[in-house]
Amino acid sequence: MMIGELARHSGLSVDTLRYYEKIGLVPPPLRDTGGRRVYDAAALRWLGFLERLKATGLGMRERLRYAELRVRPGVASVRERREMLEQHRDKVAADLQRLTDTLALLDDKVALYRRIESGEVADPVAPMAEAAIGGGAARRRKEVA
Amino acid sequence: MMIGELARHSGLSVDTLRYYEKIGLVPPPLRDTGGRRVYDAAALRWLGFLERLKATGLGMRERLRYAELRVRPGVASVRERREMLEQHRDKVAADLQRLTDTLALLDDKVALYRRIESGEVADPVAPMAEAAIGGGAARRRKEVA
DNA sequence: CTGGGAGCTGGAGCGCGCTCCAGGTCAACA
DNA sequence: TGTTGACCTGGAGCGCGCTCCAGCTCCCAG
Repeated sequence: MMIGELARHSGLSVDTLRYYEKIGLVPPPLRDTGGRRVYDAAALRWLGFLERLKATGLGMRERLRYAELRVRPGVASVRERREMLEQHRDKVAADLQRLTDTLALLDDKVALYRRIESGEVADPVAPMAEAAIGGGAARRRKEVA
Repeated sequence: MMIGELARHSGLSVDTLRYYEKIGLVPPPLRDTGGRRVYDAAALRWLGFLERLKATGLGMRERLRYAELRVRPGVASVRERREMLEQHRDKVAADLQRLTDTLALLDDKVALYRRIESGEVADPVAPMAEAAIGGGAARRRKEVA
């Protein structure tokens, strides 16, 4: 397939695809007689995997490193890729936990706002005099508006 | 507390804190007689919440909007905040699903690499002749290296 | 054989989210 | 009273990850 079709299928722009090639994130594809890029299904699969790595927070630097390893033969390359994936796996697992926690927090806050909207509790708009009273370091300084 | 202490507690840099204030993400704190910013515990809590919103993918634009609403009294503000949080909640829930899927994918890939490393299966280094044979659009074009 | 659409290259530009700097003030401590 | 270090402001700079552009070639339909 040509670059336009790959763009449609991958959801990336044509410019982005050429940019990815330039920086080495995707291998240079074959060219037809007119010098136009011709991609195969493997390219699309690779972009899909890259997208998942990116969406789960793997940085550009690491994605580049992984891409580089991917085109290098040898067990050393495989080992380093595995290690990267394991490390990333752990990060994803941690994110999963934080996401779960945040989900609960958001649900709590939404419930609170609902109670405020229904007039069940007061809107705690300003944080009361709390700020002006303060504790700790603030007490050691003269305060003014 | 002064800005340096807030920076240490929040994990943000002093510059970032001042930047956040400039763009309106955090409200301007009180100042002491020397013109130095004096923060209270509420500021730290707000930064913590902001951080969670950010870490779970809420964009700067939305965080700014939320920050703006937060200092506005009235039930309309509360309602909009609730709606934002509900919407974000749904996004987080979706991310949670994708993260779970990716975790499984990573585990699979790690397992595969382990088998390759142990010599149990061959290293599928180049995607074979697949690319050169091609299917679909590629066949309609003359091909060249 | 002509017109239009897709693709090509090299390079400039851009928005985000900080980050750094110069040049100064101020407060605490010795 | 002098030194030190945290803090102040305004503004420039920066790295990332694209995105856009000019000016060109090529292919295919009509």
